[in-house]
Amino acid sequence: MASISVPKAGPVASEGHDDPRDRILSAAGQEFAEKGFEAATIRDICTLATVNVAAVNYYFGDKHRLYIESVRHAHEERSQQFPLPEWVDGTAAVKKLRDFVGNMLQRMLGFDHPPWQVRLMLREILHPTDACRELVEDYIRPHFTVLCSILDELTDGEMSPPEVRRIGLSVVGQCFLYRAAGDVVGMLIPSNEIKNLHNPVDLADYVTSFCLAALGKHPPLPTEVLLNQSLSAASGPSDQDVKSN
Amino acid sequence: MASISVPKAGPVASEGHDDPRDRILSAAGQEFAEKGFEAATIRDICTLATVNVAAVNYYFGDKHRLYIESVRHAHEERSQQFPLPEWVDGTAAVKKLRDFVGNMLQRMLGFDHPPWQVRLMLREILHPTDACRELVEDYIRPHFTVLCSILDELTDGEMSPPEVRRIGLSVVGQCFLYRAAGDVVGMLIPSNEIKNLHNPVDLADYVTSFCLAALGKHPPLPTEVLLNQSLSAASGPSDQDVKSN
DNA sequence: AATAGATTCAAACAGGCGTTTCAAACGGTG
DNA sequence: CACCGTTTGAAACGCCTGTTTGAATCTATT
Repeated sequence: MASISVPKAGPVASEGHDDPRDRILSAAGQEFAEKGFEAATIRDICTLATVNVAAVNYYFGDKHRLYIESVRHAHEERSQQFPLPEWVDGTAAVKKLRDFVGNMLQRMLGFDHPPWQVRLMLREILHPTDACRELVEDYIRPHFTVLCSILDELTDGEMSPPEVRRIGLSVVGQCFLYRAAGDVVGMLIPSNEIKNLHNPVDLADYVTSFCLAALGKHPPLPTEVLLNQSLSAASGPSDQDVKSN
Repeated sequence: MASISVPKAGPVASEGHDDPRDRILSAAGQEFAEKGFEAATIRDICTLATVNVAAVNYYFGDKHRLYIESVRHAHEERSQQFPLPEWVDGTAAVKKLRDFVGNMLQRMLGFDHPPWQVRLMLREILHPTDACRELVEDYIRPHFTVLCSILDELTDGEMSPPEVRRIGLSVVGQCFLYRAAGDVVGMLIPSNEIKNLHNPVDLADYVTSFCLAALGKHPPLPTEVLLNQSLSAASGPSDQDVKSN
């Protein structure tokens, strides 16, 4: 009686970018990213997607399955937007590390303000639900494995895999703080200092140098990158990187 | 008509540890920490506190003011439980750094599983609401300032304050990852490795060494602490720190 | 004991939530 | 055009939420 062959997971056409299913997925991602699973309402999502409330039930069954799908949608989109860097054979491990960190920071912090895909994934990392395992296996672990292999290459196998993983977490942690606790960091650090020292590009240089110095592959920190940049940052707002204000 | 001198912020007796106001505050903290502001319900909180639903309105006015108060309550309690270390004059900066990191990790990760106070504060850090500014000024900034002064002392003033702050964020970030993204870390790292390398005590040694090595105040990393511990960690679960299971 | 205020309680309120219903509109096929 | 499965639409269904009510109970002072 009730089972009249509902499409559930795959309606007739789902290729176009403006079909209702995609619109719902995108709207749901934004709302879930902004407000979280509980606070986001199906009515708001459907208003944003300009579809009827019944459409969610029609295409996804219920709110929970819509959430799962929107997390998957988010990390698939983000993987395409920022694929892992690929290096030609013989690329120095130091350069690989710098590239990797730069890529990770741009993926986390974004050029402009962070897209909803990243914020939705962050929510899932901080308070995991059913969608988390897939996110880890398909998105996070591959990236982390690449980082560890770079670090292994960098130290010529001097460290055991567990030690390499711990170094890897140190690298990730330094970047992760800015994404997860960015608002608090913004309260702790003067705003002009944020622009000068804590932007994606300079951060990538700094985190890489910090890690290399700790591994003894570089001079200790208060030289190089740090000193150069401090010249423009130590005496108030620098005009070097600021547009015009 | 409606204003018949309601107690709002201070009932007759609020010193005892088992008066209703404190019970509500404690129950609310646990529920908010577990489920977040939206998903936690006043009915559940009152059931846990063994008071009537009307008590929240009577003592706190509404749900939002209860939340604000419970965040304040949480960070005040946590400040008393883990006060900043105090050092006698002449204590080596290296020891101060190790003490500070150890203190921070114990406060973040806890001896046993993390108390609700920390998880509630973490929620506020990740998705700030009105309660965040007070949390930052009264709890986070004082700790961060101490860390920066230690790092400044450690480097004999070679670095500008902005640079010191950036190093400070690197130290905090490495610890913060385990608290904020602990579940994901647990999925990335084998569980026996977690016990051996990623427990509060060993992590404090490691993060301190990592930072000191980066600053050139220590030999590079793959020596010292790391090598010693890897001997017991490289060949399966070590019995050194495990009780009996 | 009587009184007055502070505190508790069960019950109800209006509103918003996720979900369902069922009829109308659509769009290709015979 | 008539047909039929697919998709949309407005309205409604329970249910649960935060909040309020007004009477009952407690507590301490007179």
